[in-house]
Amino acid sequence: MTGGKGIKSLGPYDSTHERILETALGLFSTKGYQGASTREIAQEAGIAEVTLFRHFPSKEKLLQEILSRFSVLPALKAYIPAALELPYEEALVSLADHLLDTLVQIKDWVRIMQAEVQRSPEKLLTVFHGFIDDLFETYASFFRELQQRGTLGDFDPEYAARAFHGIVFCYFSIEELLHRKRYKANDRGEAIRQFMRIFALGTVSRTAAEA
Amino acid sequence: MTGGKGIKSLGPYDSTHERILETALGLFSTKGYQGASTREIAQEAGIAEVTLFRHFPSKEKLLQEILSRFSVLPALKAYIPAALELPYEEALVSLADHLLDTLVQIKDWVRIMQAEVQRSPEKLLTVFHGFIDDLFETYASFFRELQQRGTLGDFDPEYAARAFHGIVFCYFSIEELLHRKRYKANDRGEAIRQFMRIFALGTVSRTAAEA
DNA sequence: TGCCGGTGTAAGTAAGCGCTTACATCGTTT
DNA sequence: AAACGATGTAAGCGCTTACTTACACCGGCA
Repeated sequence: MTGGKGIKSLGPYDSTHERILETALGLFSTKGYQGASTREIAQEAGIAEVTLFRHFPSKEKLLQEILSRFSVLPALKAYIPAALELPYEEALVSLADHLLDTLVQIKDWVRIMQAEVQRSPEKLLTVFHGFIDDLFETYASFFRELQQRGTLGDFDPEYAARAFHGIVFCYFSIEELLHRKRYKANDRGEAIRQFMRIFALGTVSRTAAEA
Repeated sequence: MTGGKGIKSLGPYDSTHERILETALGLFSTKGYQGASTREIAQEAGIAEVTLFRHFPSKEKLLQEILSRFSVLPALKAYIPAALELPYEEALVSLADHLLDTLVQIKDWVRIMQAEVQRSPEKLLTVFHGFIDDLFETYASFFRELQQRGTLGDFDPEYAARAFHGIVFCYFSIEELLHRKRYKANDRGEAIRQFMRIFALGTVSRTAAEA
């Protein structure tokens, strides 16, 4: 009566594998990579520690597998065409809303990246840089298209993308990562609207603004 | 020939104390709190490990002393009056420049805060929240004053402060913390100018913008 | 039926950790 | 000259860590 508990085997990526990954994601994000022990991960996942090492050759490989399995950017990219057809400020608000949703969704991933990127220079940095570059390029293409349509001024679309991202990301970081909720009011929609109003006024073409 | 090396005693905060603090600051920021051992800190500081524990009762207290000894905000605040007398966009650029200088100066401190804030909820979070709130309020007061002078539109100055900070901080974070230098060009001044141009256009009063 | 893959328990390894103790040394102060 | 305070060396304590080995079990499949 000491053996397995009847969990079905479903191939290499069965539920045990997944359970370990998800549990480790949560623990790494709250306690840090060094702060979460393999004993603790196994215990919280409801498995034996030795089982963890049968699925992952080392703790480090477990971390790497966790950090390389998120790909939320395609969904963000796919939304750009729809946003292009909205009125400009409305488009900005909905893009910011989508970005914020996505960031909240991958909150643990972001937290680990931010905390661990110093320690493990090559692997994590490459993944994170790829994510950021891709994100910036996505938003830059949005601004570039609107510039060609004459809606926007003649700023550099890549810097605009960075500014847009900076505003939204820092809001996310302070509210979600640093637990600084309700800084002014618990109204996320209001914050986004205020931010995007400033950003929209700063980027529309002068002639469009005067209309 | 095994004893002290002739370092002068200068009171409770002598050079040994400082050396430990500075070395630990650097190591905590690159390897994380858990990743940097007291042995390693002592070795890099050129002292015996036991000396470290004579200066600091525990590793945790060492971290706390490191994180509570920075106070760069007064300098940032003191610059606001001068900025108020500059043309608006020029003022924004110089404020952003000052903020960026300050962030670079306390880079290690910020890195530790970002990485460790999850693990040690109360102490660090309190210090960091105080820092951020104070920073936001400083910039909000700048916008509030210019609104009263009629230079700016009628946006909420606190959200504007957050947007301003977000743009600058994310630029700093990506360039300095994530080592993503030369994203487009190695010209920090150009980036700030582009950012502040957008921000200025987004916040000036309509009548002032049309002039 | 018998094997096999995945899991469990139990025990243990070598290394590193934060931190302590005991004692020697050296410069300064009294 | 003697005491003192800050530092050094050396050893080690108790504990945790990532990771391993050996063996038992159990369900599904040939």
